[in-house]
Parts: sequence; structure tokens; C-alpha cells
Amino acid sequence: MAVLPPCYVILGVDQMQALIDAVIIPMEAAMNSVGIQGDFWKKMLSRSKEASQGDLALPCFPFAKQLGCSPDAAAQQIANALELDVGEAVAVGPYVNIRASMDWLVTQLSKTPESKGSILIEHTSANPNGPFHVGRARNAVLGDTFVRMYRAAGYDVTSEYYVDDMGKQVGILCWALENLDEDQVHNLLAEGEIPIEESPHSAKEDHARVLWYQAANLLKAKDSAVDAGVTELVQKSEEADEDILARFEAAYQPVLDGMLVTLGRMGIAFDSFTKESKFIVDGSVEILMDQLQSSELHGVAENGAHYLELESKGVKGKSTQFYYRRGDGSSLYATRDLAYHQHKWTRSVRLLNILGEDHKLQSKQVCIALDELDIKSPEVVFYAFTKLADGKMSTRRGNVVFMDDLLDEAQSRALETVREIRADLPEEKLMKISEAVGVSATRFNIARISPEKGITFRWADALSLEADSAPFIMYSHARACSIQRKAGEVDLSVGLDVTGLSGTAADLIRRMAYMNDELQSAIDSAAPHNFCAWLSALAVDYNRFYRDNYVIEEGVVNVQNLILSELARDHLRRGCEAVGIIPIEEM
RNA sequence: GGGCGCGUCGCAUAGCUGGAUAUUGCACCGGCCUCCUAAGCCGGGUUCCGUGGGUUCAAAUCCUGCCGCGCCCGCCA
Repeated sequence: MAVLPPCYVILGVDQMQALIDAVIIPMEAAMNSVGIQGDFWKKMLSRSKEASQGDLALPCFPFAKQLGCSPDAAAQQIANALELDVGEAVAVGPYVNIRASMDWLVTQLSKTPESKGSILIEHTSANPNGPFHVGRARNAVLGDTFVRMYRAAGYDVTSEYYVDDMGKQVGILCWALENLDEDQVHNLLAEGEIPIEESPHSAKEDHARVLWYQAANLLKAKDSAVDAGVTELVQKSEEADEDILARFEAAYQPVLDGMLVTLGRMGIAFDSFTKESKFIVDGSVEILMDQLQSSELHGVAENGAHYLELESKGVKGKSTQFYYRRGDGSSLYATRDLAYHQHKWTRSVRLLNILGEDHKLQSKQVCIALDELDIKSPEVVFYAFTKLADGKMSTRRGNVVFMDDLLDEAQSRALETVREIRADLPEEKLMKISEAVGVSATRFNIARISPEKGITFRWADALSLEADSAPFIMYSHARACSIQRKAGEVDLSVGLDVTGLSGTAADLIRRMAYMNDELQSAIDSAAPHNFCAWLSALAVDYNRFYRDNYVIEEGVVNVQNLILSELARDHLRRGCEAVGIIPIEEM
């Protein structure tokens, strides 16, 4: 088995910034020598938009006036005056392009990791009232992708699920389970034209119990006694009634467990769960509500309800009041959210929330209220909705595509393909590969889209196994693994010789060298899709390298190429892990 | 009525702290396995970047009017 020398076990930081740092001093000298005043150009020196032209680019249009020549000539002058250790500068039209040398790039590959502090990422936190559907899944996939990316970048991450264990959704579920029998449920659903679809998951408690939830919602619309019953339960839960909270838990916990099984199948796990009721029970909500009364924004409605007037804080619309205490003195969901944030800040120095765009206003209100309480606001990433071609998804109305079914379908489609390509493999292995491919493809098809873009769910897109998808990346990784296996035990300690590299090998090194920049910038700009794109590009680069750089030729191992292949394998693996693709070693 | 977001080739998608021929995939056409996995690689695109103005040496990117789509504006969660 080939082993990489320790210096290649990577994680550097901000190679692009390192390059800029290395270039800026000689650049100043060059600017002085051609006679350009000021340092306004420093912010114009940035990553080249034309990757083929180099790593950094400086547009020279603004210098033309100052130097009294054309932009092209200015670029030429600057490039000529520039002397670099880390690469070379070439004028191309009105641009000075700087290309880092292979020597420099390779040193960047061996940078050691840097610990970056803690962050608590809260995501998913779906009401435990029914199975995961593809709409809810966007939160989970996005959230877990952030968790993974932050971890890969050196952060100490806590992934957190906020359990809505009180309130109306759970109240309805609890009421239904305690008051309706199976026949009633089936009759109600038949009347309401909500189909009960038999599936391999019917016995899972999230699938089983959601029928009660749906039925109760139907009944509630025509029988006010139901509403009264639910309201009573909800009110008691808000008073932290132990008996009610225990009955709620008995109702939702099996559902939540079922949901977590689905998430587990997708490789999504949580470090901690916090229940909403905690903040009623421990009295922290009550304390915060008292504190809010001294806010300048504080107001009281006729019936004694308390609110903050947010108009002066830039909140606009029909209602600018943020109610945090009802007329009867009880708290609201948002109020408990305040206590929750206070609690989260005791656990981490950074907080990140992943929320659907429907929570934008709510989140803004909570942030203002937190500010009034002298509590810092969390960072928030919003994502747009996933809808079905024929309209909105709704657990209540049964208009959903369940994640369990989607994953099954993805797996079975992947199986068809694997079976075709790898007829040599035993059934057990085929199943394992197709499961990994199905899960990875499903996740990647969500993660690769910019969060603020709305998604219309289509089976064909969700199950796509084409290029620019997870299987493509997995395939590249599996290929590198196969080469490693074939190469056998080889001593790689000679290190990489950068002289005489082929073009595709150089491209591969360049791509890998900027991995940490890509990761950090995806994190900083809350754009996991950009890191997905980088990972696809890495796979393409590796495939091209593979095409014209033989690692094993006629039984002889080319050590230099093996080092590169191994580096690529390592980068591909870490990239996959950072976006939730399962880096299987054979497919 | 107001707020926020989105509108890029037939479809999907990147770029949007202004700069070089607007990225990538699908679909469509052609080429590449007597050597490491062809789920691969190579080649093939006249896109008024929703639309009308404006700012600029330079606009998909900034400002503004309009059109279309989504989300929100509960003493619900």
C-alpha cells in the first residue's frame, strides 16, 4: 500500500492571500518604478477570472490616464518592471497576469492545519410531526454541508437540532394519537382525499403517525371540539405541565427517531438536541420577558399582551410589532427562541442558523429583540423553497415526496447502472455501492444549487447521475483508489519533482493548491455550491491527468505520477467528506 | 399596499464587492478503450444575461422605472 509522506497530509490556509502577500511588495516596487502614484491598485489585484491566464490579475485601465499611454502599454510596462520569486508576470492586453510557479504551489500543498475556534450550527429542527420530505431535506442537506465544510476547514463544530416539543404541531399529533383509532383515521383521510400509500416505510413510526396528524387536521377544520382539545393541551404545555410534556414526548419521540433514521441514511447526524420546553421549565423565558419590559421599544396592547415596536428598527409592513408575551401572560415561540439563543451563546463563540426564507422576518425580529437584551445575534443562512411542479409541499395535506422514497428510488436507479457496468461484483457489493451513489447524488443535487435559488422538484433532476453530479466525483476518487491498490507498496518519500510536469499535471496541482481558499470562501460567503463546483472541477482535472499521465505503465510504477494521483485521491476524499458525498473506494 | 429574494442558450446552473472571448452540466452532432475503472476524455454554441432608462473608459454585475415568479407582513409554529 502506498503511503503519503506526512508533509502531504494537508490543510493550509488562504493560499490565494498568501500569494497576494508574496506579490504585493515587488508589485509596489514595480508601480513606483513606472511612476504610478498611490496604492489604490492594491484592491484591484485579485483572483484571475480567466484561470487559464494565471492566478492573479491586475486590470490596467486606470493607469492609462496617469501614465499617458494605452492600457495595454501600461500593462506591458508594469509586467516588465515586476520581479517575482513566487511566479511570473505577463502582460496580456490590458492585464498583468501573475502565475504562481509550481515550486510555490507545491509548498502551499504542505501547509499545516490551523485551528479556527468553535461554531454551533443549528439546522433542520423540523417539527417532529411526520417523515422528512424533500422540502425539509434542503435544510438538512445544507446545514450538514456547512457542518462538514466548517469541520474540514479546521473549526470545532457542534451540530444542533432544536426540538419543537411543544406548541400546536406536536399538540395536534398528541391529541390525535390519544383520541383517534385506526378506523377513524383511515375514514378521515379517505374523506379528505389524502391517499395512504403503502411503502416499505409504512411501519416506520414517522410514516405511521403522520396519518394521525393529517387526520386530526382534517377533523379540526370541521369540529371545533378538536381545536378546543388541542388548545388545552398546548396551553398546558406552555405552562410546563409535566404530564402534558411527557405525553407530548411519547407522541413525537418515535416520529423524531424515524426522521433521524432518514437523516442518518443521508449521513446527517447531530451532536446535541435542545428541547424548546427547556426554556419554560428553567424559567429563562420568564426572565427575558421581564427584561424586555425595560426596552425603549416596549409596548402593551389593550388585553395586556406585550410587544416591541420595531418600526424604528427598519421593520416595515402591515404590522411592525413583535409580540413576545400573550395577553394571558404566556410566551410565544419567538420568545422561547430568544432564550434558546441566550443558551446557545453559552456553548460556542459563533452561532450559525440555517433557515428557510419564510423565517426571514421572524429572524430579523428575533435579532432586534436579542440586541435589546444585549445578546449577540447569530449568523443566518436562508434558503429558498423546494416546491413540487404542481404546487407547494405540505405534510398536512399529504402533498409531498418523502425523502425515504426518494432515497430508495435513487438507490434503485444507481443499482441499475452499477449492475450494468460492474457485472463482476457480488450482489452485496452492488447494493453497497448503489446505496452510497444514491445518497450522495441526492445530497449533491441539492447542495450544488445556490441556497437563495428556488428549486422545483423533479424526479429526473433529483436522481441525475450525470456528469457534474456526485457519481462523477465518486468515480474519479474510486479510480484513484484503484490505481493505489494496483501500485502496491511504493516509497513516496522522494517527494514531488516539479520540473517537466505535463500540462494536465500542473493543472491538477494548481487546483489542489487552492482547496482551502475554496473551502474558506464557500464558508465565508455561505455558498456551499461554490465548493461543490470546485470539487467537480478537481474531478475533471484528475480525469485529464489520468488520461495522459500513466501511473502504472506496463507493470512499472511511475513514482512521480503516483504521488500526484495520491495527492488527488486525498483531496478528492476530503472534498467529498466536506460536502457529504461518500468516498467509496470501488464502483 | 409594503418588505425581502429570484429572472442568464431548448432545460438546468455559475458569475452579480463593475473589467479580458459570460461558467458548467443535460439534450443534440462527431471522435477516442490490443495499457492504470469509457459513470471517463477530446471537438462542435450568433445567449439583445426579463425589459426601458441612467452612472462609467468599462455594466450580467451599480442606480432607477416597469414586467414575471417565490417568500413574508398572526397575541401560529
